[in-house]
Amino acid sequence: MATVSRVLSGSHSVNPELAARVEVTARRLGYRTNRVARALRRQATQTIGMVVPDLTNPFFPAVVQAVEGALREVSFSLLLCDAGNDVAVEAELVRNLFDHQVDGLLISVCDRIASRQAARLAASRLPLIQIDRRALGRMSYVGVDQAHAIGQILDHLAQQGCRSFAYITPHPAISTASERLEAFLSRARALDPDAGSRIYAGDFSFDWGHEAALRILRARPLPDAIVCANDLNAVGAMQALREHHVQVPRDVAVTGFDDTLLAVASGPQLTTIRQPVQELASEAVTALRAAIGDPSLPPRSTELQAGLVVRESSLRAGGDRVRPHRGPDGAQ
Amino acid sequence: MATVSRVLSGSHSVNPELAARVEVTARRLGYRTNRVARALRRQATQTIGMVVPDLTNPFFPAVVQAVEGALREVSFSLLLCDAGNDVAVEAELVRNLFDHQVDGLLISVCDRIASRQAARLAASRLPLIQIDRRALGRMSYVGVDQAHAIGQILDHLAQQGCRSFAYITPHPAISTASERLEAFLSRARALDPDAGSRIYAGDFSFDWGHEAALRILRARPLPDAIVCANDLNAVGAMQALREHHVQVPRDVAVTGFDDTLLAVASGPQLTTIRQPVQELASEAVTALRAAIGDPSLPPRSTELQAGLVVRESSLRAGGDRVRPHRGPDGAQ
DNA sequence: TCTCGGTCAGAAAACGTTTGCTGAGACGGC
DNA sequence: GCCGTCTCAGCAAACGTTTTCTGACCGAGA
Repeated sequence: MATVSRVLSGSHSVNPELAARVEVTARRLGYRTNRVARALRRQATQTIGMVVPDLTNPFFPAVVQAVEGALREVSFSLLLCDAGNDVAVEAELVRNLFDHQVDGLLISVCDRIASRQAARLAASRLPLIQIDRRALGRMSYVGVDQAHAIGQILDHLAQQGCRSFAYITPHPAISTASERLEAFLSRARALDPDAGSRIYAGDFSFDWGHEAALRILRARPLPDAIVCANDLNAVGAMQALREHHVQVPRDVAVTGFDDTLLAVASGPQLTTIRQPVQELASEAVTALRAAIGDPSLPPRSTELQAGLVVRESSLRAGGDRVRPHRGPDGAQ
Repeated sequence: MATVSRVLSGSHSVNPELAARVEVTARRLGYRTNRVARALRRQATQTIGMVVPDLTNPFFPAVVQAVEGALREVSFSLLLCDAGNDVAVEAELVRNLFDHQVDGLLISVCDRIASRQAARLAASRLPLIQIDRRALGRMSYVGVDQAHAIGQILDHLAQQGCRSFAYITPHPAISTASERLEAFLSRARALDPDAGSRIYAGDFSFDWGHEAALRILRARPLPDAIVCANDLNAVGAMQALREHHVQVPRDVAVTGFDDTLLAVASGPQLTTIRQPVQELASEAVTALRAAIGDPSLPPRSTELQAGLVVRESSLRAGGDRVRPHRGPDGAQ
């Protein structure tokens, strides 16, 4: 029994001839090692848990897909949970994953503040990496440089001749939304002293984008550009504009964030920020494995750079000509 | 030890006073039962595996979300795998899930034929439910009545005055695509003898929709309507039409299938079929639990009805007036 | 008073691996 | 030729539960 175990898990050297005999017999019998028993003995399940705030937001499926792929390469499996944007559910899920003896946790928290307790609890018992959204400044985090990304958008819009801006965003309880908002404010005020008065905070949904755009329409005159904290907000806004026969980009430019499918599917196609989802995922998995390997490691945070993707929705007649771009992910 | 186990798993009656003492102490100590050990002993992990062909297609995140919610209600967890539309990967994933000792498997197979072997292998060792896409006629399946759904689309289009049709679809190796195609052919031919010659088969992507529409444009005259096998195809097609200044629905009607976010986000909004995702998920979970409870149960298949959602993309000037519809999922 | 049931707590044997330890055998050095 | 060292296969003890079985205790009936 011991010998078979050593052969199959490759942990210890076994006489090659005997090893071969074991291999052959195992195959003939269709034997597969029982991972539950192994997990119990080794105290490691080769499984990691992931909690995302909402799979309905197309950014997260992309992340999940990339994470799952990265994990598979190192033969880990993924226990996935959707918190439904609810902090209480999120806390429950973390506890549940903990009970499942996952080796580590990847979490994109619902709320910068309200999720702290759950995150801290989890981090005290498990290697934990925050991905995209964060609650704990001193714990490991993998995300993108939001300020730089927003800066690129505003630079581009300025280049297109835009001088007044409105901003559609979720409530800044979401860390990424908060960072983007900060960046927007500090950059936009330089171009437009009134930008601060045209912030529309709701959530990350299509609906909120739609509703916020209606409010912008009511508060005419229109700004030169409506900057949105994600693609869902942006396509929602464009829908409302279309319903009111306001043409994008002629009457107003619109930009998104994430470069999801929506950005290409909408008419006009959306200028947005492409998040480096693959890198995000592989960096998170790498960091998590490192933390699992040595739990005493200090927290490590990584900020990746995201790139601007220019499409139709921001190309104004007066601006410099820029060739539109197709995408996302080389989809076109 | 035995008493504690009995109290915490509630399996056997224990003197209430003693039970209370156990509960209190357990809480004080922060004791949580180790699910790996329990799984080893009980030979049941309370975990089910799910394999989807591609999380990039927004239909699947919706299903995954619903399934995860339904499972959580009965305190099961979800081990999620994305096959990336690759039958070999899919087979590997099934084996891996099997090794993980999942109690059951939910699978939406990549290929009607090529996935059969993997599905059969899995079904021989585990309770298995096919969801949405299927490979094995005699194994349990939960999906929608594709013929009825396509019928509703064609009835609606006919009512709008459409008499000639083109059809954009993935290669019929995907079971749902194949069923939709069959339904399209049998229904459309009654209205348009040439419908059979305007079938454009590729895959379920935005890109294919785009490419197929270009081909349709090259083969003028345009049909009255372009029916698409899913929303991705449809928005891809609409994008191509827009690029060529063909107006939807004025010059040609377009319809989708799935009622994903894309349907509302596109301009014009898309007439499509709403899949009953919640029901699909809860039915699948119910069926799976039944099969886990009694593996000798005969396979059971369920066909749910999907409903037509009329929006702008199919409303032609000549047709009867129908009020457009918002959505999806009450999103508006 | 003795016996027979019935209730319920605890002892111990599983569940299927991994791994420290033991000891057999081979081999080399003195 | 003997001893020490090294390699490597097998024994058995874990890992943390659940569950069968055992047996103590109690009450009731004879």
